[in-house]
Amino acid sequence: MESKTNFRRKGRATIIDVGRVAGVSDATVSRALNKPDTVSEATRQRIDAAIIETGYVPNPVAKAMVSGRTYTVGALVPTLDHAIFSKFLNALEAELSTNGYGLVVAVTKGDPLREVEKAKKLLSMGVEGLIVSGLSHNEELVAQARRSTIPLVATSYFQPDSHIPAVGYDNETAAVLAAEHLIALGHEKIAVVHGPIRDNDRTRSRVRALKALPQPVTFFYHESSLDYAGGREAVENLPPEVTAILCLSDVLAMGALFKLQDLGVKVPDQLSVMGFDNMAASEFTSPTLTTIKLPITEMGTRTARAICEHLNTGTPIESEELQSTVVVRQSTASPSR
Amino acid sequence: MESKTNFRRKGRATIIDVGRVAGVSDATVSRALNKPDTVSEATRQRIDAAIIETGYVPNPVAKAMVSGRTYTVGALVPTLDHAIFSKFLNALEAELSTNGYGLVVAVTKGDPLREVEKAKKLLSMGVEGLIVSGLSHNEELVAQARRSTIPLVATSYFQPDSHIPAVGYDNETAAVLAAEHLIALGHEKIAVVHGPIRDNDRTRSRVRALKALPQPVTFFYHESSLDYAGGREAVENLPPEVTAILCLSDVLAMGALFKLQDLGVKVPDQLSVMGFDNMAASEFTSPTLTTIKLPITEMGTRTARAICEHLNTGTPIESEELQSTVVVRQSTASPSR
DNA sequence: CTGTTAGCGCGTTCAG
DNA sequence: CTGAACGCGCTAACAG
Repeated sequence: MESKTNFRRKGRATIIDVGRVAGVSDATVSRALNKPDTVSEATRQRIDAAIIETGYVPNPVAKAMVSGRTYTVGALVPTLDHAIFSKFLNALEAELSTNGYGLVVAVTKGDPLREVEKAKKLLSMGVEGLIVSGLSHNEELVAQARRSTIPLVATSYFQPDSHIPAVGYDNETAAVLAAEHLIALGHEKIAVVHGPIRDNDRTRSRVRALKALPQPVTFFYHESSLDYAGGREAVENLPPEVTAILCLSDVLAMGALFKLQDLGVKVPDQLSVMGFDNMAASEFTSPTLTTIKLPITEMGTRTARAICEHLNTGTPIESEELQSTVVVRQSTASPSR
Repeated sequence: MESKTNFRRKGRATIIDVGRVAGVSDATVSRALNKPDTVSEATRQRIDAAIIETGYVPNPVAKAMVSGRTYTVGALVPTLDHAIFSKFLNALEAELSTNGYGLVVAVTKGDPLREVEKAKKLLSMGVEGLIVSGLSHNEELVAQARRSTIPLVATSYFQPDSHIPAVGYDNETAAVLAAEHLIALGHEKIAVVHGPIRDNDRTRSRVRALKALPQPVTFFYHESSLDYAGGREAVENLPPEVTAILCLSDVLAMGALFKLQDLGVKVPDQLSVMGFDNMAASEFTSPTLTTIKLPITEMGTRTARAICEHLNTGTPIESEELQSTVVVRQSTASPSR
């Protein structure tokens, strides 16, 4: 090897080079770039010329070095390949962007260890803020963030007593909302289909809330994989006395719906199906899907706004509770018996 | 204001501080951190102690400054809120991550101006590589990248004569593949439903390929919005003589399928429906959806690998063509008439 | 094994 | 209006 200096960054021009060909000092070039009106028209033009001649392009790292700012925030999500997170990130990015911040994403695959690892990576990349999904009280992660003095905000999960600020909805309330809709319709035996409980605090608290509900109704819990196949499979194992299926995710609900169509079971005439999320598709299935609308987009926007404001002005980040609502569509009705 | 120095980065400890309390020089601290075995056991321990005492955490920007590396790459996508892009990014991130790189994403909303703007932003954040979706030959973007000497790679769209390296599939071939499947089944009047042509070179070339096909079959083109509603709407405006619908996106196909279910039209008995993408759901709808499987995940992996390799070793990035395949499922059959 | 000396590229005083 | 000098935090030489 020629030298340890990596092969990239071969002689990129610096302001010094520009200054040299323009016949001025680097300081003047810097000024011409940042406060053009403090430089004489003449030299400014020579500098402009020199810039294109040298092909100068500012070094962002050096800039960050002196300003102490990188204008990037990092987000940790379980996966990108799921509508709910990508929708969230989409809104997040939009708002960050309008505030001049960039978004770095890292995928945890729901693994706490990986989460810490990725968080470190993000911090070592210089993010000024960290967004995590759920209240994964991972000690080390929180410690890391605190030591780096960078703000940490949790999403998807609002809880008043959280020790880190959270922008999200109350999963328990949302679950109860869903159950109440079905109960109001007269259902008393309801199958509850949910994804893996482990490592998913959101699912966990939804189930917990349901279990805490007063007695008139009976829930039959079924855990399956969090995908369409899981929804289909749940239908195959349905307790016969059930008159409604509450899926704790639209993906599950759609999987269930599809399976029921295969079986020729009429929804909602013979069985009601309810989802959770309000994914784009749920408005268009046949029948259209009654579901819980989670404030995902708003969550992205609000999270970004809170972080940016904090970064810009020092305003502390405060937890915000966003509301979920029931969206009544065609897939639920009163039980027929 | 107290001082121009922003309120953040208040006295974060530096290696100098650590050195001071440990009674050594900053260089030694640096060594203890990076090449522990070149430092005596004793001082290393004092340094470790000093580190936790001072709460020192390394400044990534300074590190990047001297190494000249940021280990981040940027990706420009039209939106995050669409399965195909998030699936791509998911794979991309995974592979980048295993190679020690981070991913910065920026959303263009399909707007070329915004794309340039975002590209600039990414460059000004210090990304070492740029990934764009489609062969958006935006002059300025390409020029920007070239000047910054950072590699640019296009995805989703393979074309041998591209002037920037592309990792993707051939949209024309894929479209022909789809048509051939339907033709082989005996369809001669086929509705082609696609999203907006404008600003989407992928859709454009799919349509172009279809139009170039020899005559035995007749295509009826219908442009609609690229969402479930668009698919439903397309069905409402279906030419009566058509025996199959080829949707240039699974979202459209599912929208169409749902509408047909509403109308009580049997698929594939009365009408065949074919999609394009192979989204997760298409394997589970009722009937399951025949579609074109696009190599999205592989595209993410390969793109990441190519970029990392280039960044690490200087290997030039070469275009790669990935193959699409027909996935035959239940939604297509020979026409009944 | 450890300290000293140089920068990395840029912004920002402070003098001219 | 412009230049010289310094510092951001860290790593890489080179001495000792």
